Amino acid sequence: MLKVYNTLSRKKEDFKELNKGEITMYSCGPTVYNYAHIGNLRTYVFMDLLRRVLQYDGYKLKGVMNITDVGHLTSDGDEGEDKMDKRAKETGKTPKEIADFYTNIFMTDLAKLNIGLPETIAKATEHIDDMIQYVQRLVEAGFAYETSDGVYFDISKFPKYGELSRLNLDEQIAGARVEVNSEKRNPQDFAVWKKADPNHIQQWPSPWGMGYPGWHIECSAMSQKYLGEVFDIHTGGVDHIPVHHENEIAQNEALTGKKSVDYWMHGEFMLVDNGKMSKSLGNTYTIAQLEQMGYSPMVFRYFCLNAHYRKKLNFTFEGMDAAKVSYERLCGILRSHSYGLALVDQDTLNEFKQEFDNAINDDINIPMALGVLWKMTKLPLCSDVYKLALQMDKVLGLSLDKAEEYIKKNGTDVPDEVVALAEERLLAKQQKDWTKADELRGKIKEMGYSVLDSKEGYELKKL
RNA sequence: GGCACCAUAGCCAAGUGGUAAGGCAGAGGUCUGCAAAACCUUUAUCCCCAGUUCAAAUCUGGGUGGUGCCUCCA
Repeated sequence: MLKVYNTLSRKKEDFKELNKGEITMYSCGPTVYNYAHIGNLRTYVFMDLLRRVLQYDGYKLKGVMNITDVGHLTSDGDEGEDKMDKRAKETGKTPKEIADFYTNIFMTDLAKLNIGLPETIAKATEHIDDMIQYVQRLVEAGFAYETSDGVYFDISKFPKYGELSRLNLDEQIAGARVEVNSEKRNPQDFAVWKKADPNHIQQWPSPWGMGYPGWHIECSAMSQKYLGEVFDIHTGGVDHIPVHHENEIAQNEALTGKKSVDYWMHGEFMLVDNGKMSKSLGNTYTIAQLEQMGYSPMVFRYFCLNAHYRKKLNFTFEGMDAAKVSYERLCGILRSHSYGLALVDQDTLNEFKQEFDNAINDDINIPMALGVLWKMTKLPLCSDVYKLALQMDKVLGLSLDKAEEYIKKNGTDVPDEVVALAEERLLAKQQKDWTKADELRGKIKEMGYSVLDSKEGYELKKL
Protein backbone atom coordinates (compact mmCIF):
# COMPACT_ATOMS: atom_id res chain seq x y z
CA MET A 1 0.00 0.00 0.00
CA LEU A 2 1.43 3.31 -1.07
CA LYS A 3 1.45 6.09 1.46
CA VAL A 4 2.18 9.69 0.60
CA TYR A 5 2.47 12.86 2.62
CA ASN A 6 -0.25 15.31 1.72
CA THR A 7 0.56 18.96 2.32
CA LEU A 8 -3.15 19.67 2.65
CA SER A 9 -3.52 17.47 5.73
CA ARG A 10 0.14 17.59 6.81
CA LYS A 11 -0.06 13.85 7.23
CA LYS A 12 0.96 10.68 5.51
CA GLU A 13 -2.14 9.24 3.91
CA ASP A 14 -2.99 5.97 2.22
CA PHE A 15 -2.99 6.64 -1.48
CA LYS A 16 -6.23 6.02 -3.31
CA GLU A 17 -6.58 7.03 -6.93
CA LEU A 18 -9.76 8.45 -8.44
CA ASN A 19 -9.88 6.08 -11.38
CA LYS A 20 -8.62 2.61 -10.74
CA GLY A 21 -5.18 1.96 -12.15
CA GLU A 22 -4.65 5.42 -13.58
CA ILE A 23 -3.11 8.46 -11.98
CA THR A 24 -3.74 12.01 -13.07
CA MET A 25 -0.93 14.28 -11.99
CA TYR A 26 0.08 17.87 -12.60
CA SER A 27 3.57 19.18 -11.97
CA CYS A 28 4.54 22.81 -11.88
CA GLY A 29 7.24 23.29 -14.47
CA PRO A 30 9.84 25.96 -15.09
CA THR A 31 9.62 29.52 -16.23
CA VAL A 32 12.04 29.44 -19.13
CA TYR A 33 13.80 32.75 -18.89
CA ASN A 34 17.05 31.43 -17.49
CA TYR A 35 19.03 28.24 -16.84
CA ALA A 36 17.55 25.78 -14.39
CA HIS A 37 19.82 25.43 -11.39
CA ILE A 38 20.40 22.32 -9.33
CA GLY A 39 17.84 23.45 -6.77
CA ASN A 40 15.16 23.65 -9.43
CA LEU A 41 16.24 20.30 -10.74
CA ARG A 42 15.97 18.62 -7.37
CA THR A 43 12.24 19.22 -7.54
CA TYR A 44 12.04 17.52 -10.90
CA VAL A 45 14.08 14.61 -9.60
CA PHE A 46 11.41 14.34 -6.92
CA MET A 47 8.64 14.46 -9.51
CA ASP A 48 10.44 11.75 -11.44
CA LEU A 49 10.88 9.51 -8.40
CA LEU A 50 7.19 9.81 -7.61
CA ARG A 51 6.29 8.94 -11.19
CA ARG A 52 8.66 6.00 -11.16
CA VAL A 53 7.26 4.62 -7.92
CA LEU A 54 3.72 4.89 -9.30
CA GLN A 55 4.77 3.14 -12.48
CA TYR A 56 6.63 0.49 -10.51
CA ASP A 57 3.40 -0.09 -8.60
CA GLY A 58 1.65 -0.73 -11.88
CA TYR A 59 -0.24 2.51 -12.33
CA LYS A 60 -0.75 4.06 -15.70
CA LEU A 61 0.25 7.71 -15.61
CA LYS A 62 -1.40 10.70 -17.11
CA GLY A 63 0.93 13.52 -16.23
CA VAL A 64 1.09 17.14 -17.27
CA MET A 65 3.87 19.63 -16.80
CA ASN A 66 3.71 23.25 -17.87
CA ILE A 67 6.43 25.25 -19.52
CA THR A 68 5.89 28.86 -18.61
CA ASP A 69 6.99 30.87 -21.58
CA VAL A 70 4.86 33.86 -20.67
CA GLY A 71 6.44 36.32 -18.32
CA HIS A 72 5.55 36.30 -14.71
CA LEU A 73 6.00 39.55 -12.99
CA THR A 74 9.14 39.96 -10.93
CA SER A 75 6.93 40.79 -7.99
CA ASP A 76 3.79 39.10 -6.85
CA GLY A 77 2.22 42.39 -5.88
CA ASP A 78 1.04 42.56 -9.47
CA GLU A 79 3.70 45.18 -10.00
CA GLY A 80 7.22 45.12 -11.26
CA GLU A 81 8.78 43.86 -14.42
CA ASP A 82 7.88 40.89 -16.51
CA LYS A 83 10.74 38.37 -16.49
CA MET A 84 10.45 37.32 -20.09
CA ASP A 85 9.94 40.87 -21.19
CA LYS A 86 12.97 42.07 -19.24
CA ARG A 87 15.16 39.31 -20.57
CA ALA A 88 14.02 39.99 -24.12
CA LYS A 89 14.79 43.67 -23.88
CA GLU A 90 18.20 42.94 -22.33
CA THR A 91 19.27 40.51 -25.02
CA GLY A 92 17.52 41.94 -28.02
CA LYS A 93 15.92 38.59 -28.67
CA THR A 94 12.25 37.79 -28.90
CA PRO A 95 10.57 36.14 -25.94
CA LYS A 96 10.03 33.08 -28.08
CA GLU A 97 13.73 32.81 -28.89
CA ILE A 98 14.56 33.06 -25.23
CA ALA A 99 11.89 30.58 -24.22
CA ASP A 100 12.94 28.06 -26.87
CA PHE A 101 16.59 28.37 -25.94
CA TYR A 102 16.06 27.73 -22.24
CA THR A 103 13.36 25.13 -22.83
CA ASN A 104 15.82 23.09 -24.88
CA ILE A 105 18.46 23.28 -22.22
CA PHE A 106 15.92 22.35 -19.57
CA MET A 107 14.83 19.31 -21.56
CA THR A 108 18.45 18.29 -22.03
CA ASP A 109 19.09 18.61 -18.31
CA LEU A 110 16.09 16.43 -17.54
CA ALA A 111 17.31 13.81 -19.98
CA LYS A 112 20.80 13.84 -18.48
CA LEU A 113 19.29 13.29 -15.06
CA ASN A 114 17.12 10.40 -16.27
CA ILE A 115 14.01 12.39 -15.45
CA GLY A 116 11.12 10.97 -17.42
CA LEU A 117 8.89 13.50 -19.13
CA PRO A 118 5.24 13.72 -18.17
CA GLU A 119 2.92 12.55 -20.92
CA THR A 120 1.88 16.09 -21.78
CA ILE A 121 4.14 19.12 -21.85
CA ALA A 122 2.00 22.22 -22.03
CA LYS A 123 3.36 25.57 -23.08
CA ALA A 124 1.58 28.57 -21.70
CA THR A 125 1.72 30.51 -24.96
CA GLU A 126 -0.18 27.73 -26.68
CA HIS A 127 -3.02 27.91 -24.17
CA ILE A 128 -3.82 31.58 -24.01
CA ASP A 129 -7.35 30.98 -25.27
CA ASP A 130 -7.96 28.42 -22.56
CA MET A 131 -6.80 30.92 -19.98
CA ILE A 132 -8.98 33.70 -21.36
CA GLN A 133 -11.99 31.40 -21.24
CA TYR A 134 -11.09 30.47 -17.69
CA VAL A 135 -10.91 34.11 -16.67
CA GLN A 136 -14.21 34.79 -18.39
CA ARG A 137 -15.85 32.02 -16.44
CA LEU A 138 -14.44 33.45 -13.22
CA VAL A 139 -15.80 36.88 -14.06
CA GLU A 140 -19.20 35.48 -15.03
CA ALA A 141 -19.40 33.52 -11.81
CA GLY A 142 -18.61 36.66 -9.85
CA PHE A 143 -15.26 35.51 -8.53
CA ALA A 144 -13.24 38.01 -10.54
CA TYR A 145 -13.68 41.66 -11.39
CA GLU A 146 -12.13 44.07 -13.84
CA THR A 147 -10.09 47.13 -12.86
CA SER A 148 -8.24 49.65 -14.95
CA ASP A 149 -5.12 47.49 -15.08
CA GLY A 150 -6.44 43.96 -15.12
CA VAL A 151 -8.83 41.34 -13.87
CA TYR A 152 -8.56 40.30 -10.24
CA PHE A 153 -9.70 37.34 -8.23
CA ASP A 154 -11.89 38.41 -5.34
CA ILE A 155 -10.54 36.58 -2.33
CA SER A 156 -13.47 37.49 -0.14
CA LYS A 157 -15.60 35.19 -2.31
CA PHE A 158 -13.47 32.22 -1.36
CA PRO A 159 -13.47 31.83 2.42
CA LYS A 160 -11.30 28.73 2.36
CA TYR A 161 -8.37 30.80 1.10
CA GLY A 162 -5.22 29.92 3.05
CA GLU A 163 -6.14 26.33 3.77
CA LEU A 164 -3.09 24.79 2.11
CA SER A 165 -0.48 27.07 3.62
CA ARG A 166 -2.40 27.51 6.88
CA LEU A 167 -1.83 31.20 6.81
CA ASN A 168 -4.23 33.41 8.59
CA LEU A 169 -5.09 36.21 6.22
CA ASP A 170 -5.81 38.84 8.82
CA GLU A 171 -2.51 38.29 10.55
CA GLN A 172 -0.64 38.32 7.28
CA ILE A 173 -2.11 41.53 6.11
CA ALA A 174 -0.92 43.39 9.18
CA GLY A 175 2.72 42.84 8.35
CA ALA A 176 2.48 42.31 4.65
CA ARG A 177 4.25 44.54 2.20
CA VAL A 178 1.44 44.47 -0.26
CA GLU A 179 1.35 47.19 -2.85
CA VAL A 180 -1.51 49.54 -2.35
CA ASN A 181 -3.85 49.28 -5.24
CA SER A 182 -6.95 51.23 -4.47
CA GLU A 183 -8.97 49.46 -7.10
CA LYS A 184 -8.45 46.06 -5.52
CA ARG A 185 -11.29 45.00 -3.28
CA ASN A 186 -9.01 43.10 -0.89
CA PRO A 187 -5.28 43.56 -0.42
CA GLN A 188 -4.57 39.95 -1.35
CA ASP A 189 -6.69 39.81 -4.48
CA PHE A 190 -4.44 38.60 -7.27
CA ALA A 191 -4.41 39.23 -10.97
CA VAL A 192 -5.84 36.58 -13.27
CA TRP A 193 -5.36 38.81 -16.30
CA LYS A 194 -3.16 41.84 -16.74
CA LYS A 195 -3.72 44.65 -19.19
CA ALA A 196 -0.55 45.39 -21.11
CA ASP A 197 0.98 48.74 -21.78
CA PRO A 198 1.96 49.28 -25.42
CA ASN A 199 5.67 48.47 -25.10
CA HIS A 200 5.09 45.16 -23.35
CA ILE A 201 6.31 42.60 -25.86
CA GLN A 202 4.09 39.61 -25.15
CA GLN A 203 0.42 40.50 -25.33
CA TRP A 204 -2.75 38.97 -26.64
CA PRO A 205 -6.24 40.28 -27.47
CA SER A 206 -8.87 39.55 -24.87
CA PRO A 207 -12.31 40.76 -23.81
CA TRP A 208 -10.42 43.19 -21.57
CA GLY A 209 -8.21 44.54 -24.31
CA MET A 210 -4.61 43.62 -25.07
CA GLY A 211 -2.93 41.86 -22.19
CA TYR A 212 -1.40 38.72 -20.77
CA PRO A 213 -2.42 36.07 -18.26
CA GLY A 214 -1.81 36.26 -14.53
CA TRP A 215 0.75 33.76 -13.46
CA HIS A 216 -1.52 31.42 -11.52
CA ILE A 217 -4.19 31.05 -14.13
CA GLU A 218 -2.05 29.00 -16.48
CA CYS A 219 -1.76 26.03 -14.16
CA SER A 220 -5.47 26.08 -13.44
CA ALA A 221 -6.46 26.34 -17.08
CA MET A 222 -4.04 23.71 -18.32
CA SER A 223 -4.54 21.20 -15.55
CA GLN A 224 -8.29 21.31 -16.03
CA LYS A 225 -7.98 21.07 -19.77
CA TYR A 226 -5.88 17.91 -19.68
CA LEU A 227 -6.81 16.29 -16.40
CA GLY A 228 -10.34 17.43 -15.72
CA GLU A 229 -11.81 19.33 -12.81
CA VAL A 230 -10.57 16.86 -10.24
CA PHE A 231 -7.28 15.01 -10.38
CA ASP A 232 -5.07 12.90 -8.13
CA ILE A 233 -1.73 14.57 -7.51
CA HIS A 234 -0.25 18.03 -7.83
CA THR A 235 3.48 18.49 -7.30
CA GLY A 236 5.77 21.47 -7.02
CA GLY A 237 8.36 23.08 -4.81
CA VAL A 238 7.52 24.12 -1.25
CA ASP A 239 7.81 27.74 -2.22
CA HIS A 240 4.62 27.36 -4.21
CA ILE A 241 2.52 26.42 -1.23
CA PRO A 242 1.67 29.89 0.07
CA VAL A 243 0.87 31.85 -3.06
CA HIS A 244 0.83 29.94 -6.28
CA HIS A 245 -0.93 26.79 -5.16
CA GLU A 246 -3.20 28.65 -2.82
CA ASN A 247 -4.31 30.78 -5.73
CA GLU A 248 -4.67 27.77 -7.96
CA ILE A 249 -6.97 26.15 -5.43
CA ALA A 250 -8.99 29.33 -5.17
CA GLN A 251 -9.42 29.55 -8.93
CA ASN A 252 -10.22 25.88 -9.41
CA GLU A 253 -12.56 25.41 -6.54
CA ALA A 254 -14.34 28.72 -6.89
CA LEU A 255 -15.32 27.65 -10.36
CA THR A 256 -16.17 24.00 -9.83
CA GLY A 257 -17.16 23.90 -6.21
CA LYS A 258 -15.16 20.69 -5.98
CA LYS A 259 -11.95 19.76 -4.25
CA SER A 260 -9.69 19.92 -7.28
CA VAL A 261 -6.66 17.95 -6.09
CA ASP A 262 -6.56 15.00 -3.72
CA TYR A 263 -2.86 14.95 -2.91
CA TRP A 264 -0.63 17.99 -2.84
CA MET A 265 3.01 16.96 -2.73
CA HIS A 266 5.89 19.37 -2.39
CA GLY A 267 9.62 18.94 -2.72
CA GLU A 268 11.83 20.71 -0.20
CA PHE A 269 14.53 23.14 -1.14
CA MET A 270 18.16 22.52 -1.69
CA LEU A 271 20.43 24.75 0.37
CA VAL A 272 23.92 25.94 -0.43
CA ASP A 273 26.29 26.19 2.50
CA ASN A 274 23.29 25.88 4.78
CA GLY A 275 21.58 28.87 3.29
CA LYS A 276 19.07 29.65 0.64
CA MET A 277 19.87 29.09 -2.99
CA SER A 278 18.27 31.27 -5.55
CA LYS A 279 18.86 32.95 -8.82
CA SER A 280 18.53 36.32 -7.19
CA LEU A 281 21.29 35.51 -4.69
CA GLY A 282 23.52 34.23 -7.46
CA ASN A 283 24.67 31.17 -5.53
CA THR A 284 23.36 28.62 -7.98
CA TYR A 285 24.97 25.96 -10.10
CA THR A 286 23.78 24.37 -13.31
CA ILE A 287 24.21 20.79 -14.43
CA ALA A 288 26.61 21.99 -17.10
CA GLN A 289 28.75 23.66 -14.46
CA LEU A 290 28.82 20.52 -12.36
CA GLU A 291 29.83 18.51 -15.40
CA GLN A 292 32.71 20.87 -16.00
CA MET A 293 33.81 20.30 -12.45
CA GLY A 294 33.84 16.57 -13.02
CA TYR A 295 30.52 15.59 -11.50
CA SER A 296 28.36 13.64 -13.88
CA PRO A 297 24.59 14.17 -13.85
CA MET A 298 24.17 10.70 -12.36
CA VAL A 299 26.38 11.70 -9.44
CA PHE A 300 24.09 14.65 -8.84
CA ARG A 301 21.04 12.42 -9.05
CA TYR A 302 22.63 10.03 -6.58
CA PHE A 303 23.33 12.99 -4.32
CA CYS A 304 19.63 13.90 -4.42
CA LEU A 305 18.51 10.34 -3.81
CA ASN A 306 20.49 10.24 -0.61
CA ALA A 307 18.04 12.55 1.14
CA HIS A 308 14.28 12.37 1.52
CA TYR A 309 12.36 14.72 -0.76
CA ARG A 310 10.68 16.48 2.16
CA LYS A 311 13.94 17.32 3.90
CA LYS A 312 16.15 20.22 3.04
CA LEU A 313 19.31 19.05 1.39
CA ASN A 314 22.48 21.03 1.87
CA PHE A 315 24.55 21.14 -1.28
CA THR A 316 28.31 21.07 -0.69
CA PHE A 317 31.17 19.86 -2.82
CA GLU A 318 32.20 17.62 0.03
CA GLY A 319 28.81 15.99 -0.31
CA MET A 320 29.18 15.75 -4.06
CA ASP A 321 32.58 14.10 -3.65
CA ALA A 322 31.03 11.57 -1.30
CA ALA A 323 28.24 10.95 -3.79
CA LYS A 324 30.72 10.50 -6.59
CA VAL A 325 32.81 7.91 -4.80
CA SER A 326 29.72 6.20 -3.53
CA TYR A 327 28.03 6.04 -6.92
CA GLU A 328 31.12 4.75 -8.65
CA ARG A 329 31.62 2.05 -6.05
CA LEU A 330 28.01 1.03 -6.37
CA CYS A 331 28.43 0.72 -10.12
CA GLY A 332 31.63 -1.24 -9.62
CA ILE A 333 30.23 -3.75 -7.21
CA LEU A 334 27.14 -4.28 -9.35
CA ARG A 335 29.34 -4.96 -12.33
CA SER A 336 31.07 -7.61 -10.28
CA HIS A 337 27.70 -9.10 -9.41
CA SER A 338 26.72 -9.21 -13.06
CA TYR A 339 29.53 -11.72 -13.65
CA GLY A 340 28.98 -13.44 -10.31
CA LEU A 341 28.53 -17.18 -10.23
CA ALA A 342 27.58 -17.62 -6.58
CA LEU A 343 24.09 -18.82 -5.78
CA VAL A 344 21.80 -16.74 -3.60
CA ASP A 345 18.51 -18.34 -2.75
CA GLN A 346 15.35 -16.74 -3.98
CA ASP A 347 13.95 -16.19 -0.49
CA THR A 348 16.84 -13.96 0.42
CA LEU A 349 16.41 -11.93 -2.73
CA ASN A 350 12.69 -11.67 -2.13
CA GLU A 351 13.32 -10.29 1.32
CA PHE A 352 15.46 -7.54 -0.12
CA LYS A 353 12.88 -6.80 -2.76
CA GLN A 354 10.16 -6.64 -0.13
CA GLU A 355 12.22 -4.30 1.99
CA PHE A 356 12.89 -2.12 -1.01
CA ASP A 357 9.21 -2.04 -1.99
CA ASN A 358 8.20 -1.10 1.53
CA ALA A 359 10.65 1.78 1.53
CA ILE A 360 9.58 3.34 -1.73
CA ASN A 361 5.91 2.94 -0.89
CA ASP A 362 6.39 4.70 2.42
CA ASP A 363 6.15 8.22 1.09
CA ILE A 364 8.86 7.63 -1.49
CA ASN A 365 11.59 6.86 1.01
CA ILE A 366 14.40 6.63 -1.49
CA PRO A 367 17.28 7.05 0.99
CA MET A 368 16.07 3.96 2.78
CA ALA A 369 15.61 2.11 -0.51
CA LEU A 370 19.18 2.97 -1.43
CA GLY A 371 20.30 1.53 1.89
CA VAL A 372 18.53 -1.72 1.04
CA LEU A 373 20.29 -1.85 -2.30
CA TRP A 374 23.66 -1.32 -0.62
CA LYS A 375 22.98 -4.06 1.89
CA MET A 376 22.07 -6.37 -0.96
CA THR A 377 25.35 -5.72 -2.73
CA LYS A 378 27.11 -7.32 0.25
CA LEU A 379 25.72 -10.71 -0.76
CA PRO A 380 28.07 -13.18 -2.50
CA LEU A 381 28.68 -12.12 -6.10
CA CYS A 382 25.69 -13.38 -8.01
CA SER A 383 24.11 -12.33 -11.29
CA ASP A 384 20.64 -12.59 -9.72
CA VAL A 385 21.61 -9.77 -7.37
CA TYR A 386 22.50 -7.70 -10.40
CA LYS A 387 19.17 -8.52 -12.01
CA LEU A 388 17.24 -7.47 -8.94
CA ALA A 389 19.31 -4.29 -8.71
CA LEU A 390 18.21 -3.44 -12.23
CA GLN A 391 14.59 -3.88 -11.20
CA MET A 392 15.19 -1.48 -8.32
CA ASP A 393 16.82 0.89 -10.73
CA LYS A 394 13.48 1.25 -12.49
CA VAL A 395 12.67 3.44 -9.52
CA LEU A 396 16.09 4.86 -8.72
CA GLY A 397 16.89 5.76 -12.31
CA LEU A 398 20.63 5.67 -11.74
CA SER A 399 21.49 3.94 -15.02
CA LEU A 400 22.80 0.96 -13.10
CA ASP A 401 22.41 -1.13 -16.25
CA LYS A 402 25.08 1.07 -17.74
CA ALA A 403 27.38 0.62 -14.77
CA GLU A 404 30.01 -1.09 -16.86
CA GLU A 405 29.89 1.56 -19.52
CA TYR A 406 30.13 4.29 -16.91
CA ILE A 407 33.24 2.79 -15.36
CA LYS A 408 34.86 2.25 -18.72
CA LYS A 409 34.12 5.78 -19.73
CA ASN A 410 36.09 6.95 -16.77
CA GLY A 411 39.07 4.90 -17.86
CA THR A 412 39.14 5.37 -21.61
CA ASP A 413 40.17 8.18 -23.91
CA VAL A 414 43.60 8.32 -22.34
CA PRO A 415 46.13 10.23 -24.44
CA ASP A 416 48.76 8.13 -26.18
CA GLU A 417 51.61 9.87 -24.37
CA VAL A 418 50.15 8.82 -21.05
CA VAL A 419 49.79 5.24 -22.24
CA ALA A 420 53.39 5.30 -23.47
CA LEU A 421 54.60 6.44 -20.06
CA ALA A 422 52.54 3.75 -18.39
CA GLU A 423 54.04 1.12 -20.69
CA GLU A 424 57.51 2.41 -19.89
CA ARG A 425 56.72 2.22 -16.20
CA LEU A 426 55.48 -1.33 -16.57
CA LEU A 427 58.81 -2.25 -18.15
CA ALA A 428 60.73 -0.49 -15.38
CA LYS A 429 58.68 -2.38 -12.85
CA GLN A 430 59.46 -5.67 -14.49
CA GLN A 431 63.14 -4.76 -14.29
CA LYS A 432 62.56 -3.83 -10.64
CA ASP A 433 63.77 -0.31 -11.27
CA TRP A 434 61.53 1.19 -8.61
CA THR A 435 63.04 4.65 -8.73
CA LYS A 436 62.26 4.99 -12.40
CA ALA A 437 58.84 3.48 -11.97
CA ASP A 438 57.92 5.96 -9.25
CA GLU A 439 59.29 8.80 -11.32
CA LEU A 440 57.10 7.79 -14.24
CA ARG A 441 54.10 7.48 -11.99
CA GLY A 442 54.76 11.06 -10.91
CA LYS A 443 54.86 12.23 -14.50
CA ILE A 444 51.63 10.48 -15.32
CA LYS A 445 50.04 12.09 -12.32
CA GLU A 446 51.16 15.50 -13.52
CA MET A 447 49.34 14.78 -16.75
CA GLY A 448 46.18 14.18 -14.81
CA TYR A 449 46.04 10.40 -14.61
CA SER A 450 46.69 7.83 -11.95
CA VAL A 451 48.14 4.39 -12.58
CA LEU A 452 46.58 1.56 -10.68
CA ASP A 453 48.52 -1.67 -10.79
CA SER A 454 46.60 -4.84 -11.37
CA LYS A 455 47.42 -8.48 -11.99
CA GLU A 456 47.20 -8.02 -15.73
CA GLY A 457 49.37 -4.91 -15.72
CA TYR A 458 47.85 -1.56 -14.97
CA GLU A 459 44.78 0.58 -15.27
CA LEU A 460 44.74 4.28 -16.01
CA LYS A 461 42.19 6.53 -14.42
CA LYS A 462 41.55 10.18 -14.91
CA LEU A 463 42.05 12.17 -11.74
C1' G B 1 6.03 40.42 14.34
C1' G B 2 3.18 35.90 12.29
C1' C B 3 3.44 30.84 10.26
C1' A B 4 5.96 26.30 9.16
C1' C B 5 9.72 22.83 9.23
C1' C B 6 14.08 20.82 11.35
C1' A B 7 18.06 19.32 15.40
C1' U B 8 20.70 11.55 14.98
C1' A B 9 28.59 9.72 14.76
C1' G B 10 33.98 14.04 11.80
C1' C B 11 30.41 14.84 7.35
C1' C B 12 25.73 13.41 4.51
C1' A B 13 21.51 10.70 6.02
C1' A B 14 17.35 6.67 7.30
C1' G B 15 14.62 5.32 11.49
C1' U B 16 7.94 8.21 14.65
C1' G B 17 7.07 3.52 21.20
C1' G B 18 10.69 -2.04 22.01
C1' U B 19 16.14 -1.12 22.22
C1' A B 20 20.34 3.23 16.45
C1' A B 21 19.82 1.42 8.00
C1' G B 22 23.11 3.03 4.37
C1' G B 23 26.99 6.18 2.22
C1' C B 24 31.53 9.35 2.71
C1' A B 25 35.70 10.30 5.71
C1' G B 26 38.90 8.03 9.72
C1' A B 27 41.39 3.76 12.18
C1' G B 28 43.27 -1.41 11.98
C1' G B 29 44.15 -5.44 8.60
C1' U B 30 44.76 -8.40 3.71
C1' C B 31 47.09 -7.48 -0.92
C1' U B 32 51.47 -4.57 -3.04
C1' G B 33 58.63 -3.36 -4.44
C1' C B 34 56.13 1.09 -2.39
C1' A B 35 51.53 3.11 -3.38
C1' A B 36 46.73 3.35 -5.32
C1' A B 37 42.46 0.58 -6.08
C1' A B 38 39.83 -3.44 -4.13
C1' C B 39 38.35 -6.41 -0.05
C1' C B 40 37.67 -7.48 5.44
C1' U B 41 37.05 -5.46 10.41
C1' U B 42 35.90 -1.22 13.25
C1' U B 43 33.64 3.80 14.89
C1' A B 44 26.92 7.02 18.03
C1' U B 45 22.39 6.02 22.78
C1' C B 46 20.03 10.23 19.11
C1' C B 47 20.57 19.38 21.25
C1' C B 48 19.09 20.43 26.74
C1' C B 49 15.44 19.95 30.90
C1' A B 50 11.01 17.86 32.83
C1' G B 51 6.93 14.46 32.08
C1' U B 52 3.90 10.02 30.12
C1' U B 53 5.13 4.59 29.72
C1' C B 54 7.14 -1.86 31.70
C1' A B 55 9.77 0.49 27.51
C1' A B 56 11.20 6.98 23.94
C1' A B 57 15.76 9.12 19.23
C1' U B 58 10.62 8.18 18.50
C1' C B 59 4.74 10.80 22.53
C1' U B 60 3.69 15.58 25.77
C1' G B 61 5.35 20.36 27.86
C1' G B 62 9.28 23.93 28.31
C1' G B 63 13.95 25.66 26.65
C1' U B 64 18.15 26.39 23.14
C1' G B 65 19.84 26.40 18.15
C1' G B 66 19.14 26.25 12.72
C1' U B 67 16.44 26.95 8.12
C1' G B 68 12.51 28.42 5.18
C1' C B 69 8.03 31.18 4.08
C1' C B 70 5.08 35.80 4.83
C1' U B 71 8.43 39.55 -1.93
C1' C B 72 10.11 36.50 -7.74
C1' C B 73 12.24 31.78 -6.82
C1' A B 74 11.85 24.46 -7.27
